[in-house]
Amino acid sequence: MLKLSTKGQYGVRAMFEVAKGYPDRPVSIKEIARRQEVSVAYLEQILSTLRRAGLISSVRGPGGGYLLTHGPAHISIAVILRELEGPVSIASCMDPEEGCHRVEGCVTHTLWRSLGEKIDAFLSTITLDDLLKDERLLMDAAEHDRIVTIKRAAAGQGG
Amino acid sequence: MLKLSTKGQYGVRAMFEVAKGYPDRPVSIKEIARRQEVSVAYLEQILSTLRRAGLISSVRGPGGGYLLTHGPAHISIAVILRELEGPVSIASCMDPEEGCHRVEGCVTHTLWRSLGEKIDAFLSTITLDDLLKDERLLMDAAEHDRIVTIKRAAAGQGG
DNA sequence: TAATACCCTACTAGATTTGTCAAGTATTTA
DNA sequence: TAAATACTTGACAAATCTAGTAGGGTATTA
Repeated sequence: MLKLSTKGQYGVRAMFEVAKGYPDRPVSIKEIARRQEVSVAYLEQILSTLRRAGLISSVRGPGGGYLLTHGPAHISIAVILRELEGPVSIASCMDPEEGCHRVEGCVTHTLWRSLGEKIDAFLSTITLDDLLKDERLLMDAAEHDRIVTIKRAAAGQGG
Repeated sequence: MLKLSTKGQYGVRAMFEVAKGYPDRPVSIKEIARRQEVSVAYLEQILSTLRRAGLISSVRGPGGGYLLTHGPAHISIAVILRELEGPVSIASCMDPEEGCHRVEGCVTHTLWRSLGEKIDAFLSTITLDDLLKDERLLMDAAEHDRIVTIKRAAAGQGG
């Protein structure tokens, strides 16, 4: 339950690759596709959405690619997912576009809203910068052959 | 994003109605259907699943219906949803049945796992008893015409 | 002008969701 | 025992969503 679509998942991973080029090296779709094992055509759709949302900008022509418009520490996972999949809406009646015709008398309404807010709050605290740091940790740990420490670090990452 | 299917939503609402009959008044599908505005046929499927899972038991014949097998304070929303929709698995590769073929080197893996654990923890703290109390609060507030207070109460309900 | 790389729309196979329908079985009450 | 109530099960199907593919563009650089 509560699955994220591949669009959202790939989107985060793509943004992570773009973040690696921050602040000035454009990262091409081809490079992202190779590193993250996702098709170029599918990534085009995803990155196009993120560009229109203003999270990244594009540079055309040879040597071109995508650039973060803000520092990695200022782009949260919540923002990326919201652009690709819309706002968190556990029950469809919570979606601002639809609305709920039986809010009063509906005992689950506040429950879903609380859960949604919790999820949103958590994803808002994690940024691309955290993912970059995590990767450094991961590589570090692999070198020293003590993977275990990462898990502890990751577990403590949300408040 | 992160929608719950209607099966899960209706399931929780149905369990809430069954909880109202606790400990000894069987609640019929027809009654649940009327109160929660869900079709009888669809509810049959849902309740059948919950019965096989051992969350409720059934009484046949006239005056029959469904009964909670444990007290409302001991049945969490997490348990209900898990039976109807499977475990929380933000990314499909987190599903115990599938497994992830690129765990190492995948920066998002620990992120999705952390989120999943947070969601599970939250839903495990909310029980049917909380929903029953919430309804009493709701009715109380409606009487006194100060709906606003509920929202505050509900917002503070999770840790 | 050739090569690179982004840009955009349309389309579709397959899975999932959200139910309905029909034909049972079990239990109680008159 | 017959009738009524109510749970039980499995098949089926329309609608929607997902997860892409395909194929044409346009902009920039060397």
